[in-house]
Amino acid sequence: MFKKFKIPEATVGRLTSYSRFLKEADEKGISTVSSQQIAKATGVTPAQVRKDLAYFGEFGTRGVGYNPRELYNYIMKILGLDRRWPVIIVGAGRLGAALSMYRGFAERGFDIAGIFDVDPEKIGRKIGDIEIRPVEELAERVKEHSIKLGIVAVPAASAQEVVDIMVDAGIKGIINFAPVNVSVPEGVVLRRVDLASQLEYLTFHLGESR
Amino acid sequence: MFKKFKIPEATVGRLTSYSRFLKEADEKGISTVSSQQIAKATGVTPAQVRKDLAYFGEFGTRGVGYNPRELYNYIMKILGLDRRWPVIIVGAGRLGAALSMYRGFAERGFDIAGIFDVDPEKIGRKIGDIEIRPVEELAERVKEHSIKLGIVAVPAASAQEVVDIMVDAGIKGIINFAPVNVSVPEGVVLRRVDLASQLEYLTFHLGESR
DNA sequence: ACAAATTTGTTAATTTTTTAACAATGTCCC
DNA sequence: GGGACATTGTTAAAAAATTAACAAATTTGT
Ligand SMILES: NC(=O)c1ccc[n+]([C@@H]2O[C@H](COP(=O)([O-])OP(=O)(O)OC[C@H]3O[C@@H](n4cnc5c(N)ncnc54)[C@H](O)[C@@H]3O)[C@@H](O)[C@H]2O)c1
Ligand SMILES: NC(=O)c1ccc[n+]([C@@H]2O[C@H](COP(=O)([O-])OP(=O)(O)OC[C@H]3O[C@@H](n4cnc5c(N)ncnc54)[C@H](O)[C@@H]3O)[C@@H](O)[C@H]2O)c1
Repeated sequence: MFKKFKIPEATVGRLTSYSRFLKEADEKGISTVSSQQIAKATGVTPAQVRKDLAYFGEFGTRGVGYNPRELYNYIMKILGLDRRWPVIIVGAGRLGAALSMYRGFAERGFDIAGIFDVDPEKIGRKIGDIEIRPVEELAERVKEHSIKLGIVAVPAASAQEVVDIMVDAGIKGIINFAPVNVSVPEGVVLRRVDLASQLEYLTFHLGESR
Repeated sequence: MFKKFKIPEATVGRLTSYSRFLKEADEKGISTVSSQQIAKATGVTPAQVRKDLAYFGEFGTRGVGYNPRELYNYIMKILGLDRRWPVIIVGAGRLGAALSMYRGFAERGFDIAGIFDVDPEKIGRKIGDIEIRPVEELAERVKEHSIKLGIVAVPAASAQEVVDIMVDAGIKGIINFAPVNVSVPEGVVLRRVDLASQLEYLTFHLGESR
Protein backbone atom coordinates (compact mmCIF):
# COMPACT_ATOMS: atom_id res chain seq x y z
CA MET A 1 0.00 0.00 0.00
CA PHE A 2 2.36 2.71 1.21
CA LYS A 3 6.08 2.38 1.53
CA LYS A 4 6.61 1.42 5.13
CA PHE A 5 10.36 0.96 5.41
CA LYS A 6 10.91 2.35 8.83
CA ILE A 7 8.51 4.80 10.34
CA PRO A 8 9.38 6.34 13.70
CA GLU A 9 7.00 5.12 16.33
CA ALA A 10 6.22 8.69 17.36
CA THR A 11 5.13 9.54 13.83
CA VAL A 12 2.05 7.36 14.19
CA GLY A 13 0.95 9.22 17.30
CA ARG A 14 1.48 12.56 15.61
CA LEU A 15 -0.54 11.52 12.59
CA THR A 16 -3.48 11.05 14.95
CA SER A 17 -3.05 14.62 16.19
CA TYR A 18 -2.74 16.01 12.71
CA SER A 19 -5.87 14.21 11.58
CA ARG A 20 -7.89 15.60 14.48
CA PHE A 21 -6.82 19.13 13.64
CA LEU A 22 -7.47 18.62 9.94
CA LYS A 23 -10.96 17.37 10.58
CA GLU A 24 -11.75 20.45 12.63
CA ALA A 25 -10.27 22.72 9.98
CA ASP A 26 -12.32 21.05 7.28
CA GLU A 27 -15.49 21.36 9.34
CA LYS A 28 -14.79 25.06 9.71
CA GLY A 29 -14.72 25.26 5.93
CA ILE A 30 -11.02 26.06 5.70
CA SER A 31 -9.67 25.10 2.30
CA THR A 32 -5.91 25.18 2.86
CA VAL A 33 -3.63 24.78 5.85
CA SER A 34 0.15 25.04 6.04
CA SER A 35 2.55 22.76 7.86
CA GLN A 36 3.10 25.80 10.04
CA GLN A 37 -0.54 25.85 11.13
CA ILE A 38 -0.70 22.11 11.67
CA ALA A 39 2.47 22.31 13.73
CA LYS A 40 1.20 25.17 15.86
CA ALA A 41 -2.05 23.37 16.63
CA THR A 42 -0.42 20.08 17.51
CA GLY A 43 2.63 21.34 19.33
CA VAL A 44 5.39 20.24 16.98
CA THR A 45 7.66 21.91 14.41
CA PRO A 46 6.61 22.50 10.79
CA ALA A 47 9.61 20.47 9.62
CA GLN A 48 8.37 17.59 11.70
CA VAL A 49 4.96 17.73 10.07
CA ARG A 50 6.40 17.70 6.58
CA LYS A 51 8.86 14.96 7.46
CA ASP A 52 6.14 12.78 8.91
CA LEU A 53 4.01 13.16 5.81
CA ALA A 54 6.96 12.64 3.48
CA TYR A 55 7.24 9.02 4.62
CA PHE A 56 4.01 8.32 2.84
CA GLY A 57 3.87 10.54 -0.20
CA GLU A 58 3.24 14.07 -1.40
CA PHE A 59 0.00 15.49 -0.17
CA GLY A 60 0.42 19.23 -0.47
CA THR A 61 1.03 21.92 -3.05
CA ARG A 62 4.21 23.98 -2.90
CA GLY A 63 3.60 27.61 -2.20
CA VAL A 64 0.08 26.78 -1.07
CA GLY A 65 -0.27 24.15 1.61
CA TYR A 66 -2.57 21.21 2.17
CA ASN A 67 -6.26 20.70 1.64
CA PRO A 68 -7.55 19.65 5.06
CA ARG A 69 -10.16 17.19 3.89
CA GLU A 70 -7.86 15.55 1.39
CA LEU A 71 -4.97 15.26 3.79
CA TYR A 72 -7.31 14.00 6.49
CA ASN A 73 -8.46 11.23 4.21
CA TYR A 74 -4.90 10.31 3.32
CA ILE A 75 -3.84 10.15 6.94
CA MET A 76 -6.84 8.07 7.91
CA LYS A 77 -5.92 5.67 5.16
CA ILE A 78 -2.30 5.55 6.32
CA LEU A 79 -3.47 4.74 9.84
CA GLY A 80 -5.68 1.98 8.49
CA LEU A 81 -8.82 3.90 9.42
CA ASP A 82 -10.44 3.87 6.02
CA ARG A 83 -12.64 1.14 7.43
CA ARG A 84 -14.22 0.30 10.77
CA TRP A 85 -12.56 -2.10 13.20
CA PRO A 86 -14.36 -4.35 15.65
CA VAL A 87 -12.64 -4.56 19.04
CA ILE A 88 -13.15 -6.88 21.98
CA ILE A 89 -12.57 -5.98 25.61
CA VAL A 90 -11.68 -8.57 28.19
CA GLY A 91 -12.35 -7.58 31.79
CA ALA A 92 -15.65 -5.88 32.56
CA GLY A 93 -14.40 -4.09 35.64
CA ARG A 94 -14.32 -0.37 36.15
CA LEU A 95 -11.79 0.32 33.44
CA GLY A 96 -13.32 -2.13 30.98
CA ALA A 97 -16.72 -0.56 31.54
CA ALA A 98 -15.40 2.96 31.02
CA LEU A 99 -13.65 1.93 27.82
CA SER A 100 -16.75 0.12 26.57
CA MET A 101 -18.75 3.31 26.84
CA TYR A 102 -16.07 5.58 25.42
CA ARG A 103 -17.55 7.41 22.45
CA GLY A 104 -14.09 8.45 21.30
CA PHE A 105 -13.43 4.96 19.98
CA ALA A 106 -16.44 4.92 17.70
CA GLU A 107 -15.53 8.38 16.43
CA ARG A 108 -12.22 7.00 15.21
CA GLY A 109 -13.71 3.89 13.64
CA PHE A 110 -13.55 1.38 16.46
CA ASP A 111 -16.64 -0.62 17.41
CA ILE A 112 -16.83 -2.60 20.62
CA ALA A 113 -17.81 -6.03 19.36
CA GLY A 114 -17.67 -8.00 22.56
CA ILE A 115 -17.00 -7.73 26.29
CA PHE A 116 -15.82 -10.79 28.18
CA ASP A 117 -15.30 -11.64 31.83
CA VAL A 118 -15.05 -14.64 34.15
CA ASP A 119 -17.12 -13.31 37.01
CA PRO A 120 -20.51 -15.12 36.98
CA GLU A 121 -21.98 -12.05 38.67
CA LYS A 122 -21.12 -9.95 35.67
CA ILE A 123 -21.83 -12.33 32.84
CA GLY A 124 -25.21 -11.60 31.34
CA ARG A 125 -25.28 -7.98 32.47
CA LYS A 126 -25.13 -5.24 29.93
CA ILE A 127 -22.76 -2.33 29.44
CA GLY A 128 -24.50 0.06 27.12
CA ASP A 129 -26.22 -2.38 24.83
CA ILE A 130 -23.55 -5.03 24.83
CA GLU A 131 -23.92 -8.08 27.02
CA ILE A 132 -20.95 -9.31 29.00
CA ARG A 133 -20.15 -12.84 27.89
CA PRO A 134 -17.97 -15.57 29.40
CA VAL A 135 -14.39 -15.76 28.17
CA GLU A 136 -15.13 -19.25 26.83
CA GLU A 137 -17.13 -17.63 24.04
CA LEU A 138 -14.34 -15.29 23.04
CA ALA A 139 -12.67 -17.48 20.41
CA GLU A 140 -15.93 -18.26 18.67
CA ARG A 141 -16.90 -14.62 18.44
CA VAL A 142 -13.46 -13.45 17.32
CA LYS A 143 -13.37 -16.02 14.55
CA GLU A 144 -16.93 -15.47 13.46
CA HIS A 145 -16.40 -11.75 12.99
CA SER A 146 -12.70 -11.82 12.04
CA ILE A 147 -11.92 -9.54 14.94
CA LYS A 148 -8.29 -8.47 15.01
CA LEU A 149 -8.11 -6.05 17.94
CA GLY A 150 -8.41 -6.65 21.65
CA ILE A 151 -8.12 -4.71 24.88
CA VAL A 152 -6.95 -6.33 28.11
CA ALA A 153 -8.51 -4.81 31.23
CA VAL A 154 -8.10 -7.63 33.74
CA PRO A 155 -5.88 -7.75 36.85
CA ALA A 156 -2.16 -8.14 36.24
CA ALA A 157 -2.17 -11.74 37.42
CA SER A 158 -4.57 -12.77 34.62
CA ALA A 159 -3.15 -10.64 31.84
CA GLN A 160 -0.83 -13.20 30.23
CA GLU A 161 -3.51 -15.87 30.37
CA VAL A 162 -6.02 -13.58 28.67
CA VAL A 163 -3.49 -12.51 26.06
CA ASP A 164 -2.80 -16.14 25.21
CA ILE A 165 -6.49 -16.81 24.74
CA MET A 166 -6.80 -13.76 22.51
CA VAL A 167 -3.81 -14.72 20.39
CA ASP A 168 -5.04 -18.28 20.01
CA ALA A 169 -8.37 -16.95 18.85
CA GLY A 170 -6.73 -14.90 16.11
CA ILE A 171 -6.37 -11.43 17.63
CA LYS A 172 -3.47 -9.57 15.99
CA GLY A 173 -3.25 -6.33 17.96
CA ILE A 174 -3.56 -5.95 21.71
CA ILE A 175 -3.62 -3.08 24.16
CA ASN A 176 -2.74 -4.15 27.67
CA PHE A 177 -3.79 -1.95 30.56
CA ALA A 178 -2.52 -4.29 33.26
CA PRO A 179 0.74 -3.08 34.80
CA VAL A 180 2.70 -6.15 33.81
CA ASN A 181 4.81 -7.26 30.88
CA VAL A 182 3.17 -9.90 28.78
CA SER A 183 4.61 -11.63 25.74
CA VAL A 184 3.06 -12.31 22.38
CA PRO A 185 4.30 -14.33 19.43
CA GLU A 186 5.79 -12.83 16.28
CA GLY A 187 3.14 -11.20 14.15
CA VAL A 188 1.04 -9.90 17.01
CA VAL A 189 1.39 -6.22 17.89
CA LEU A 190 1.29 -5.37 21.56
CA ARG A 191 1.00 -2.04 23.28
CA ARG A 192 1.12 -1.47 27.00
CA VAL A 193 -0.57 1.50 28.58
CA ASP A 194 0.64 2.07 32.11
CA LEU A 195 -1.29 4.88 33.71
CA ALA A 196 0.63 4.96 36.98
CA SER A 197 3.78 5.33 34.93
CA GLN A 198 2.31 8.46 33.38
CA LEU A 199 1.99 10.03 36.79
CA GLU A 200 5.54 8.95 37.57
CA TYR A 201 6.75 10.81 34.53
CA LEU A 202 5.30 13.91 36.14
CA THR A 203 6.84 13.35 39.56
CA PHE A 204 10.20 12.63 37.96
CA HIS A 205 10.15 15.98 36.25
CA LEU A 206 8.79 17.83 39.24
CA GLY A 207 11.74 16.40 41.13
CA GLU A 208 14.10 18.10 38.71
CA SER A 209 13.37 21.50 40.18
CA ARG A 210 14.09 20.44 43.72
CA MET B 1 19.42 15.75 43.91
CA PHE B 2 20.59 13.58 41.01
CA LYS B 3 22.34 14.84 37.95
CA LYS B 4 19.55 15.35 35.46
CA PHE B 5 21.31 16.71 32.43
CA LYS B 6 19.34 15.03 29.74
CA ILE B 7 17.50 11.85 30.42
CA PRO B 8 15.75 10.12 27.52
CA GLU B 9 12.03 10.32 27.98
CA ALA B 10 11.75 6.56 27.50
CA THR B 11 14.15 5.95 30.35
CA VAL B 12 11.57 7.17 32.84
CA GLY B 13 9.02 4.67 31.60
CA ARG B 14 11.53 1.87 31.77
CA LEU B 15 12.50 2.72 35.32
CA THR B 16 8.88 2.06 36.28
CA SER B 17 9.10 -1.40 34.71
CA TYR B 18 12.38 -2.17 36.38
CA SER B 19 11.05 -1.13 39.75
CA ARG B 20 8.02 -3.40 39.41
CA PHE B 21 10.22 -6.37 38.62
CA LEU B 22 12.64 -5.55 41.42
CA LYS B 23 9.86 -5.37 43.95
CA GLU B 24 8.62 -8.80 42.93
CA ALA B 25 12.15 -10.20 43.05
CA ASP B 26 12.68 -8.80 46.51
CA GLU B 27 9.38 -10.22 47.73
CA LYS B 28 10.48 -13.63 46.47
CA GLY B 29 13.54 -13.27 48.66
CA ILE B 30 15.98 -13.01 45.77
CA SER B 31 19.15 -11.27 46.89
CA THR B 32 20.82 -10.41 43.59
CA VAL B 33 19.63 -9.84 40.05
CA SER B 34 21.63 -9.10 36.92
CA SER B 35 20.95 -6.53 34.25
CA GLN B 36 20.35 -9.60 32.09
CA GLN B 37 17.48 -10.75 34.28
CA ILE B 38 15.96 -7.30 34.58
CA ALA B 39 16.17 -6.94 30.83
CA LYS B 40 14.54 -10.28 30.16
CA ALA B 41 11.65 -9.55 32.48
CA THR B 42 10.99 -6.09 31.13
CA GLY B 43 11.59 -6.72 27.46
CA VAL B 44 14.69 -4.61 26.85
CA THR B 45 18.41 -5.27 26.41
CA PRO B 46 20.84 -5.61 29.32
CA ALA B 47 22.89 -2.73 27.93
CA GLN B 48 19.80 -0.57 28.05
CA VAL B 49 19.21 -1.39 31.69
CA ARG B 50 22.76 -0.52 32.65
CA LYS B 51 22.72 2.65 30.59
CA ASP B 52 19.46 3.80 32.11
CA LEU B 53 20.82 3.30 35.60
CA ALA B 54 24.16 4.89 34.76
CA TYR B 55 22.45 8.27 34.32
CA PHE B 56 21.85 8.33 38.04
CA GLY B 57 24.78 6.59 39.68
CA GLU B 58 26.31 3.21 40.43
CA PHE B 59 23.90 0.84 42.05
CA GLY B 60 25.37 -2.58 41.39
CA THR B 61 28.47 -4.62 42.09
CA ARG B 62 30.66 -5.77 39.23
CA GLY B 63 30.76 -9.49 38.81
CA VAL B 64 27.70 -9.78 41.02
CA GLY B 65 24.67 -7.75 40.04
CA TYR B 66 22.17 -5.64 41.91
CA ASN B 67 20.40 -6.08 45.19
CA PRO B 68 16.70 -5.88 44.29
CA ARG B 69 15.51 -4.06 47.36
CA GLU B 70 18.33 -1.56 47.29
CA LEU B 71 17.95 -0.83 43.59
CA TYR B 72 14.19 -0.62 43.98
CA ASN B 73 14.61 2.04 46.63
CA TYR B 74 17.03 3.98 44.51
CA ILE B 75 14.73 3.92 41.49
CA MET B 76 11.74 4.97 43.55
CA LYS B 77 13.77 7.88 44.80
CA ILE B 78 14.85 8.80 41.27
CA LEU B 79 11.21 8.77 40.18
CA GLY B 80 10.29 11.01 43.08
CA LEU B 81 8.34 8.22 44.74
CA ASP B 82 10.12 8.26 48.08
CA ARG B 83 7.04 10.08 49.35
CA ARG B 84 3.31 10.00 48.69
CA TRP B 85 1.67 12.39 46.24
CA PRO B 86 -1.87 13.71 46.49
CA VAL B 87 -3.64 13.92 43.12
CA ILE B 88 -6.87 15.58 42.08
CA ILE B 89 -9.15 14.38 39.32
CA VAL B 90 -11.42 16.74 37.41
CA GLY B 91 -14.35 15.12 35.64
CA ALA B 92 -16.31 12.52 37.55
CA GLY B 93 -17.57 10.73 34.47
CA ARG B 94 -16.92 7.14 33.58
CA LEU B 95 -13.19 7.52 33.13
CA GLY B 96 -12.78 9.78 36.14
CA ALA B 97 -14.67 7.28 38.27
CA ALA B 98 -12.57 4.35 37.06
CA LEU B 99 -9.37 6.25 37.75
CA SER B 100 -10.58 7.32 41.18
CA MET B 101 -11.05 3.70 42.17
CA TYR B 102 -7.84 2.45 40.61
CA ARG B 103 -5.81 0.71 43.31
CA GLY B 104 -2.72 0.83 41.12
CA PHE B 105 -2.25 4.50 41.88
CA ALA B 106 -2.13 4.03 45.64
CA GLU B 107 0.30 1.16 45.21
CA ARG B 108 2.73 3.54 43.54
CA GLY B 109 2.29 6.30 46.06
CA PHE B 110 -0.51 8.36 44.59
CA ASP B 111 -3.52 9.31 46.71
CA ILE B 112 -6.69 10.69 45.21
CA ALA B 113 -7.16 13.87 47.20
CA GLY B 114 -10.14 15.34 45.43
CA ILE B 115 -12.63 14.77 42.62
CA PHE B 116 -14.29 17.74 40.97
CA ASP B 117 -17.11 18.19 38.49
CA VAL B 118 -19.59 20.80 37.31
CA ASP B 119 -22.64 18.58 37.03
CA PRO B 120 -25.00 19.40 39.98
CA GLU B 121 -26.32 15.85 39.68
CA LYS B 122 -22.89 14.48 40.52
CA ILE B 123 -21.71 16.96 43.12
CA GLY B 124 -22.21 15.54 46.59
CA ARG B 125 -22.16 11.94 45.46
CA LYS B 126 -19.34 9.72 46.50
CA ILE B 127 -16.85 7.65 44.53
CA GLY B 128 -15.35 5.20 46.97
CA ASP B 129 -15.15 7.37 50.03
CA ILE B 130 -14.39 10.63 48.29
CA GLU B 131 -17.13 13.13 47.68
CA ILE B 132 -17.37 14.83 44.32
CA ARG B 133 -17.00 18.56 44.85
CA PRO B 134 -17.74 21.55 42.59
CA VAL B 135 -14.82 22.87 40.55
CA GLU B 136 -15.12 26.17 42.42
CA GLU B 137 -13.60 24.47 45.44
CA LEU B 138 -10.62 23.14 43.52
CA ALA B 139 -8.22 26.03 44.10
CA GLU B 140 -8.87 26.13 47.80
CA ARG B 141 -8.24 22.43 48.22
CA VAL B 142 -5.14 22.40 46.03
CA LYS B 143 -3.61 25.26 47.96
CA GLU B 144 -4.57 23.93 51.35
CA HIS B 145 -2.90 20.57 50.72
CA SER B 146 -0.12 21.78 48.38
CA ILE B 147 -1.36 19.41 45.70
CA LYS B 148 0.89 19.36 42.66
CA LEU B 149 -0.68 16.70 40.43
CA GLY B 150 -3.92 16.68 38.51
CA ILE B 151 -5.78 14.47 36.06
CA VAL B 152 -8.11 15.89 33.43
CA ALA B 153 -11.02 13.59 32.57
CA VAL B 154 -13.52 16.05 31.13
CA PRO B 155 -14.78 16.35 27.53
CA ALA B 156 -12.33 17.80 25.03
CA ALA B 157 -14.25 21.08 24.82
CA SER B 158 -13.66 21.78 28.52
CA ALA B 159 -10.11 20.52 28.79
CA GLN B 160 -8.24 23.79 28.29
CA GLU B 161 -10.55 25.60 30.67
CA VAL B 162 -9.99 22.98 33.35
CA VAL B 163 -6.24 22.99 32.79
CA ASP B 164 -6.17 26.75 33.25
CA ILE B 165 -8.04 26.46 36.53
CA MET B 166 -5.62 23.78 37.70
CA VAL B 167 -2.55 25.79 36.76
CA ASP B 168 -3.90 28.90 38.44
CA ALA B 169 -4.47 26.90 41.59
CA GLY B 170 -0.86 25.76 41.65
CA ILE B 171 -0.91 22.33 39.97
CA LYS B 172 2.49 21.58 38.42
CA GLY B 173 1.94 18.28 36.63
CA ILE B 174 -1.09 17.32 34.55
CA ILE B 175 -2.27 14.23 32.74
CA ASN B 176 -4.84 15.01 30.09
CA PHE B 177 -7.11 12.22 28.87
CA ALA B 178 -9.15 14.45 26.57
CA PRO B 179 -8.22 13.96 22.91
CA VAL B 180 -7.19 17.55 22.38
CA ASN B 181 -4.02 19.60 22.63
CA VAL B 182 -3.98 21.95 25.56
CA SER B 183 -1.26 24.38 26.49
CA VAL B 184 0.35 25.07 29.83
CA PRO B 185 2.81 27.73 30.89
CA GLU B 186 6.52 27.14 31.42
CA GLY B 187 7.17 25.17 34.56
CA VAL B 188 4.11 22.96 34.31
CA VAL B 189 4.60 19.43 33.00
CA LEU B 190 1.88 18.10 30.74
CA ARG B 191 1.27 14.59 29.49
CA ARG B 192 -1.44 13.59 27.09
CA VAL B 193 -2.83 10.08 27.06
CA ASP B 194 -4.78 9.39 23.91
CA LEU B 195 -6.35 5.97 24.09
CA ALA B 196 -7.85 5.97 20.60
CA SER B 197 -4.38 6.75 19.29
CA GLN B 198 -3.12 3.58 20.97
CA LEU B 199 -5.58 1.53 18.94
CA GLU B 200 -4.51 3.42 15.84
CA TYR B 201 -0.94 2.38 16.47
CA LEU B 202 -2.18 -1.19 16.20
CA THR B 203 -4.18 -0.70 13.01
CA PHE B 204 -1.25 1.10 11.44
CA HIS B 205 0.97 -1.88 12.04
CA LEU B 206 -1.64 -4.42 11.05
CA GLY B 207 -1.89 -2.52 7.80
CA GLU B 208 1.79 -3.18 7.12
CA SER B 209 1.12 -6.81 6.37
CA ARG B 210 -1.55 -6.12 3.81
C1' DA C 1 5.47 39.10 -17.54
C1' DC C 2 8.29 39.27 -13.79
C1' DA C 3 9.81 40.01 -9.07
C1' DA C 4 8.60 39.17 -4.31
C1' DA C 5 6.61 36.21 -1.11
C1' DT C 6 4.94 31.51 0.30
C1' DT C 7 5.28 26.97 1.25
C1' DT C 8 6.25 22.26 0.07
C1' DG C 9 9.36 18.11 -0.49
C1' DT C 10 13.90 16.59 0.13
C1' DT C 11 18.46 16.40 1.34
C1' DA C 12 21.96 17.40 4.74
C1' DA C 13 23.38 18.35 9.46
C1' DT C 14 22.57 17.79 14.16
C1' DT C 15 20.99 15.70 18.11
C1' DT C 16 19.36 11.94 20.67
C1' DT C 17 18.98 7.23 21.77
C1' DT C 18 20.31 2.57 21.48
C1' DT C 19 23.55 -1.05 21.00
C1' DA C 20 27.98 -2.98 21.33
C1' DA C 21 32.47 -3.58 23.28
C1' DC C 22 35.54 -4.01 26.90
C1' DA C 23 38.34 -2.94 30.98
C1' DA C 24 37.57 -3.15 35.91
C1' DT C 25 35.90 -5.66 39.63
C1' DG C 26 34.18 -9.44 42.15
C1' DT C 27 33.01 -14.59 42.95
C1' DC C 28 33.88 -19.43 42.92
C1' DC C 29 36.40 -23.50 42.90
C1' DC C 30 40.32 -26.24 43.09
C1' DG D 1 46.21 -18.08 45.95
C1' DG D 2 45.27 -18.13 41.17
C1' DG D 3 42.73 -19.00 37.09
C1' DA D 4 38.09 -19.32 34.95
C1' DC D 5 33.83 -17.13 34.89
C1' DA D 6 30.37 -13.50 35.60
C1' DT D 7 28.74 -8.92 35.57
C1' DT D 8 29.03 -4.03 36.11
C1' DG D 9 30.12 0.81 34.57
C1' DT D 10 31.77 3.33 30.84
C1' DT D 11 33.33 4.55 26.58
C1' DA D 12 32.85 4.09 21.69
C1' DA D 13 30.12 2.99 17.61
C1' DA D 14 25.87 2.67 15.34
C1' DA D 15 21.28 3.72 14.51
C1' DA D 16 17.32 6.53 14.73
C1' DA D 17 14.93 10.74 15.02
C1' DT D 18 14.65 15.60 14.80
C1' DT D 19 15.82 20.00 13.02
C1' DA D 20 17.54 22.97 9.62
C1' DA D 21 18.38 24.47 5.05
C1' DC D 22 17.18 25.16 0.50
C1' DA D 23 15.76 24.28 -4.29
C1' DA D 24 11.36 23.65 -6.69
C1' DA D 25 6.76 25.01 -7.31
C1' DT D 26 2.95 28.28 -6.75
C1' DT D 27 0.62 32.58 -5.95
C1' DT D 28 0.19 37.59 -5.72
C1' DG D 29 0.88 42.23 -6.93
C1' DT D 30 2.47 45.54 -10.16
N1 LIG E 1 -9.39 1.29 37.01
C1 LIG E 1 -8.52 2.04 36.36
O1 LIG E 1 -8.72 3.24 36.20
C2 LIG E 1 -7.28 1.45 35.80
C3 LIG E 1 -6.32 2.30 35.32
C4 LIG E 1 -5.16 1.78 34.75
C5 LIG E 1 -4.97 0.43 34.71
N2 LIG E 1 -5.89 -0.39 35.20
C6 LIG E 1 -5.64 -1.82 35.09
O2 LIG E 1 -6.65 -2.40 34.34
C7 LIG E 1 -6.99 -3.66 34.84
C8 LIG E 1 -8.44 -3.66 35.26
O3 LIG E 1 -8.64 -2.64 36.23
P1 LIG E 1 -10.06 -2.43 36.89
O4 LIG E 1 -9.93 -1.29 37.83
O5 LIG E 1 -11.11 -2.40 35.87
O6 LIG E 1 -10.20 -3.78 37.77
P2 LIG E 1 -11.52 -4.51 38.23
O7 LIG E 1 -11.14 -5.42 39.33
O8 LIG E 1 -12.60 -3.51 38.44
O9 LIG E 1 -11.94 -5.37 36.96
C9 LIG E 1 -11.23 -6.50 36.50
C10 LIG E 1 -12.21 -7.41 35.81
O10 LIG E 1 -11.50 -8.48 35.18
C11 LIG E 1 -12.22 -9.67 35.39
N3 LIG E 1 -11.31 -10.80 35.27
C12 LIG E 1 -10.41 -11.26 36.15
N4 LIG E 1 -9.73 -12.30 35.65
C13 LIG E 1 -10.21 -12.50 34.41
C14 LIG E 1 -9.91 -13.43 33.39
N5 LIG E 1 -8.96 -14.35 33.55
N6 LIG E 1 -10.60 -13.36 32.25
C15 LIG E 1 -11.55 -12.41 32.08
N7 LIG E 1 -11.88 -11.50 33.01
C16 LIG E 1 -11.21 -11.56 34.17
C17 LIG E 1 -12.81 -9.53 36.77
O11 LIG E 1 -13.92 -10.37 36.93
C18 LIG E 1 -13.20 -8.05 36.77
O12 LIG E 1 -14.51 -7.87 36.28
C19 LIG E 1 -6.05 -3.92 35.99
O13 LIG E 1 -4.93 -4.63 35.53
C20 LIG E 1 -5.63 -2.54 36.41
O14 LIG E 1 -4.35 -2.55 36.97
C21 LIG E 1 -7.05 0.09 35.74
N1 LIG F 1 -14.41 6.76 28.96
C1 LIG F 1 -13.23 6.37 28.58
O1 LIG F 1 -12.89 5.20 28.67
C2 LIG F 1 -12.25 7.34 28.00
C3 LIG F 1 -11.11 6.84 27.43
C4 LIG F 1 -10.16 7.72 26.92
C5 LIG F 1 -10.38 9.08 26.98
N2 LIG F 1 -11.51 9.55 27.51
C6 LIG F 1 -11.67 11.00 27.57
O2 LIG F 1 -11.80 11.37 28.92
C7 LIG F 1 -12.73 12.42 29.04
C8 LIG F 1 -13.85 11.97 29.92
O3 LIG F 1 -14.47 10.84 29.38
P1 LIG F 1 -15.71 10.15 30.04
O4 LIG F 1 -16.07 8.98 29.25
O5 LIG F 1 -15.48 9.98 31.50
O6 LIG F 1 -16.83 11.27 29.82
P2 LIG F 1 -18.13 11.54 30.68
O7 LIG F 1 -19.03 12.36 29.85
O8 LIG F 1 -18.61 10.26 31.27
O9 LIG F 1 -17.59 12.43 31.88
C9 LIG F 1 -17.14 13.75 31.74
C10 LIG F 1 -17.38 14.45 33.08
O10 LIG F 1 -16.78 15.74 33.05
C11 LIG F 1 -17.67 16.66 33.65
N3 LIG F 1 -17.36 17.98 33.16
C12 LIG F 1 -17.69 18.55 31.98
N4 LIG F 1 -17.20 19.80 31.89
C13 LIG F 1 -16.56 20.03 33.05
C14 LIG F 1 -15.84 21.13 33.55
N5 LIG F 1 -15.67 22.25 32.83
N6 LIG F 1 -15.29 21.02 34.77
C15 LIG F 1 -15.44 19.91 35.50
N7 LIG F 1 -16.11 18.82 35.07
C16 LIG F 1 -16.64 18.89 33.85
C17 LIG F 1 -19.03 16.18 33.27
O11 LIG F 1 -20.02 16.67 34.17
C18 LIG F 1 -18.87 14.66 33.37
O12 LIG F 1 -19.14 14.21 34.68
C19 LIG F 1 -13.16 12.76 27.63
O13 LIG F 1 -12.37 13.81 27.14
C20 LIG F 1 -12.89 11.50 26.87
O14 LIG F 1 -12.61 11.77 25.52
C21 LIG F 1 -12.45 8.71 28.04
